[in-house]
Amino acid sequence: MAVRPGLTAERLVRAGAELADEVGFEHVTVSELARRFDVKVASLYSHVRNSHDLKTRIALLALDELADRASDAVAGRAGRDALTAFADAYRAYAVEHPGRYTAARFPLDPQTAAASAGPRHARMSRAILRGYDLPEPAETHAVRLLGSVFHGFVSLETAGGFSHSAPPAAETWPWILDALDALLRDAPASHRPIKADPS
Amino acid sequence: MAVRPGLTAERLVRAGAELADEVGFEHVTVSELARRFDVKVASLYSHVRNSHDLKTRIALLALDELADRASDAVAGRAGRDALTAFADAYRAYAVEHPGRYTAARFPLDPQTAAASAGPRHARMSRAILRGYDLPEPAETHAVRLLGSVFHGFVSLETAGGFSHSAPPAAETWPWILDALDALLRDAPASHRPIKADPS
DNA sequence: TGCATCCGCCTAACACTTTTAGGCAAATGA
DNA sequence: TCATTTGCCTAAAAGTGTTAGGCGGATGCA
Repeated sequence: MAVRPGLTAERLVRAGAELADEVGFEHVTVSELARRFDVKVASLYSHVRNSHDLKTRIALLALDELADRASDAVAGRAGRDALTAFADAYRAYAVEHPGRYTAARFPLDPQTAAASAGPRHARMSRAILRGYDLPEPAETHAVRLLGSVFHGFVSLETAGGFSHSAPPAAETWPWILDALDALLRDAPASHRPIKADPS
Repeated sequence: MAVRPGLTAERLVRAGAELADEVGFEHVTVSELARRFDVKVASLYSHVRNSHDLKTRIALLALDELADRASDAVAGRAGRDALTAFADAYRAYAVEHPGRYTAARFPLDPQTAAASAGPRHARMSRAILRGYDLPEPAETHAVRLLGSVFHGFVSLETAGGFSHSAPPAAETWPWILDALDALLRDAPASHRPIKADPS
């Protein structure tokens, strides 16, 4: 009543991201956000089109932050160092910001995805892999392998998938990075294409 | 009015799984399920505790089906054949049943998880890896690597993450399996643990 | 066959989230 | 100072989740 909260799309999105980290992205709700700003729900609809729009914006924020972190981590490094730094940045972000990390996986429509930091992620992967000197299409395959391993590991870890057996996930992570590095160094030699010959 | 629908927890869960494949697991709703059975919403609550319970049961069904498929695929195979069959079964299930596959990732409380087919999956991974003769703890690391790669790839693929660039994901998949096989065969030799020495 | 019980689905009601339409008052700027 | 814009409001409707309690047909027993 006295002072207006001063809502803004940016402030809402930022608060939404924090909310996601606290309660999980799937529980981010327009109502809860309004509650946190001590404002009526309908007021948010002047700044955000709808719930889906809000989630999309949180996703874009997360993708941006993640790309920034990864970019900082990789700067000035190459080869195995770059790979490790990239991977660690990725995993650290997911551990520190599980809600945002989930948000980064929110399905975006093609145009939004193209305008997001998604392509930056892909370019960074490629830049790192350039140090391994893979011929196409192996480099593309490798980009996808890295994406799969990082995302797979991190999402299984944050879902608690590794927490009920020894050794701790923190020990598996460097082992995997080591293995990936070795794999990529030897990839050209070891790559024998699989024939899908039905007869 | 005339004939009772004959609701059952099992029938609800099975219909819920189909619904998940049609509209996505996140859009599976008690109301929609009631609509499909032409029954009032409250009626479902005699058979299922609540929405969370329903989703949990769908998750358990999916985990079971997936384990059955993987088990069938692996039967009678070993080494690289087993690895490929296992991985293909995994990916095929996700492609055919995207909603169920997502359901299989639904977070379960520890007791439910322990009673689920989750442990079966882990045992199958281990059984396959036995063919590669890895020393502990490498075998555990490798179990996690396989889980990460398979889950990561499949979830990125079904999210459309690979659909906007060439070559098609179907070509990357065998490349990755090939790489994993090579990696596991050489793993003992190439494994140089990473020192996390802070001083 | 008749009766009591139980089970399965129902109605009713409440709480919560999402979304739209329209209003009022504070901030802005000429 | 006043007109306009902006920002948050009230009101209301639709959808989902959940609980409480009721009714009638099916079932079991004498």
